[in-house]
Amino acid sequence: MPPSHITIADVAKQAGVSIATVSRVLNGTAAVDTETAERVRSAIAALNYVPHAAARTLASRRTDTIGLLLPEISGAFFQPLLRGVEAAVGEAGLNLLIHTTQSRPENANRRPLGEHNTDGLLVFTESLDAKELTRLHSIGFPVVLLHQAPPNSLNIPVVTIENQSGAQKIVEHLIEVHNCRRIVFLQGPEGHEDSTLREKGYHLALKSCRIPFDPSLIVRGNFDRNAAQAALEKILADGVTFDSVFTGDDESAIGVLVALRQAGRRVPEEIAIVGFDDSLFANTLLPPLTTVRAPTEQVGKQAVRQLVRIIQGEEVEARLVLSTELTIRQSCGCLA
Amino acid sequence: MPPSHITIADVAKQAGVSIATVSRVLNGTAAVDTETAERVRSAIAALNYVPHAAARTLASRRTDTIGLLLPEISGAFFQPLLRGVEAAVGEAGLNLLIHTTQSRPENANRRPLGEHNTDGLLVFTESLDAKELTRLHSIGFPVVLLHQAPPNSLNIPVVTIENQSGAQKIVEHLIEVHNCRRIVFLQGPEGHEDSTLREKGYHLALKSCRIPFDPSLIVRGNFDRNAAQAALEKILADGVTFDSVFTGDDESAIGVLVALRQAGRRVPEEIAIVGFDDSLFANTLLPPLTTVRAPTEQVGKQAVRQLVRIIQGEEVEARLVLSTELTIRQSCGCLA
DNA sequence: TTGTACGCGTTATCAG
DNA sequence: CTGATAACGCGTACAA
Repeated sequence: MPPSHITIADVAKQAGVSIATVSRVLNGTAAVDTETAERVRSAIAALNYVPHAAARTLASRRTDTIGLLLPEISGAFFQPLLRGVEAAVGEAGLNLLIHTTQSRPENANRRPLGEHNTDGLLVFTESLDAKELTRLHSIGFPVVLLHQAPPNSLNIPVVTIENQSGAQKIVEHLIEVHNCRRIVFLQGPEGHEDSTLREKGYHLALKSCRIPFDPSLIVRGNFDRNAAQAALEKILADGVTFDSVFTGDDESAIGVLVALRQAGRRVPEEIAIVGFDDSLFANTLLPPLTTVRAPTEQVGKQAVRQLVRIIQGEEVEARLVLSTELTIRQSCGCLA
Repeated sequence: MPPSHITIADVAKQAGVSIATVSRVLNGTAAVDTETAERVRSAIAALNYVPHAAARTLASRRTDTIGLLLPEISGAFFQPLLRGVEAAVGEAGLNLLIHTTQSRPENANRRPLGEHNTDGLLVFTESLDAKELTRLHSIGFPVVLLHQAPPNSLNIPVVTIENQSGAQKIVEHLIEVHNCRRIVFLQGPEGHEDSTLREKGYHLALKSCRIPFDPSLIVRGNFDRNAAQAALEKILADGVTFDSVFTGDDESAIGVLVALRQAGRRVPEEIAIVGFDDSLFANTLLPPLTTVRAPTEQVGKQAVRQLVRIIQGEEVEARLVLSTELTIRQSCGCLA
């Protein structure tokens, strides 16, 4: 903020009142004579006065800002999440500070977001370690976790989605409707809760349909287009036979499609593919992707609302699980 | 920041020095005895001390934060932009405050981002009015414009891309390689500079190939999937004949594809389609989209770097124009 | 209804 | 090399 500027004192002088009065009309913290208030307002407008955020924070102990901690900012998955967060943040009149933790371990101890610059934090899976989370919890700092259960059974509210049942449903669809028997599952990043639960859903579906489990059908795609493509190329090269792929997320489905296309395998005639998330591009793929619709934008919105409540000292549910639903398109073999 | 915390004074006491010394080791602003410094560092670690951002800002007049003003945050276009911005911001050790201005006129005078809470601003097309831009410029506040020339010939640095020549090249490709003659152009939002320049490129291509211009081929798609679909449905219903569509951006191409598919027109056999941006999904469309590759991530990175230079008082180029290039896929009829 | 004066946590200046 | 101490701009008792 190089060229400093008009402060509350300038406004006060211009309006012929004290800074306390200006502060009052600014924040509505106490009654002010109507006419006086009007004078103050004109002065503010005339001087183009905007309160200095840092000074205000220092005095009031509020930042009016919430922080969002993400592993990365691009990737189709985060679009609706950001949209939801942004909408709810705006609606609450707050600011949004975003930070991504992608592979920048050298900054691990910089603590770019925390109690020193935000009123509360939204923390997406794996973007903050258990130690820091524990510290924040111990000082009573408002935090809401996204797609991730709290470590050490800490009592931190969570907003997530129905991963397991969603995954189970879509795998059962492959089995029951399309008669699939050998279903490849592409795991997400190691330790990723969404992936773990989706894998559990996969197992439950097999079990409920009495299909034997074959570990060679589980490969890691890391929820990444290229990694998924590589994983599929490997499994093809290894000669593993399969009739379908549950890609764990939608992004991976792109890589799988590419790999299969290059191998000359037709989708869905020879191999069925289903994903998870229903990202924006899912219905523009060739063929349109059958997937599980995740209410990601709602996750963002609800998480902000929960966080705002916590900041205001209210109690919130410990765990909000938004429901998912099967979205049938053509990549599974339906509507062909 | 509800539960107050350890301050620099606590650290000073613990280390047996004055707060001034702590500040010095924290910021490296002056020489400190090695051993003393070590004591201070241990105290900081032991107490888990993190400097209070607001206090620091108030005293130093720096926020170490830059603001990003966007029309909206979702939309595939903004993914690489955000990624680039985020990367450069992190690399500079700064924080990123994001605000979107989408249709929230009631907050128009809130000025969520400005000289009171950031060291500089990145302003994307149409997300700040000329008046405020002029004000910021007049007080010498660092601003870099994205994809938008400064209003009133203000001397504000710009980072943008080669819109016009990129558009011209792709339209000429349609004409020269695919023998297209009646090319629909989908305009972006009214007054959007990218759209205006791309339209200019369209005209130049027609002219250079001596194709007469037909105004009925220009329709508004607003760089939006649904609007584009509606626009195309209308032009089809109106009975306008055309052999190709330049969709102005990639997002619109999805709507165009849907509309044509529903109308039973085959792409690219009957109608060729080309876009602009080369968004992440462009090569996953059916058919893969021929488009103009825009270095959007680089725009974000370069913009941040320019802004940082300005903040540091250096001079920067008034206008950085990153080059675009034709990306041939199949939606134009190539590689069929 | 209004004004005075103190404190928020840090940086920076000035003595020592 | 180190320590007091005056800002920084605002909110908020407390007093009037």
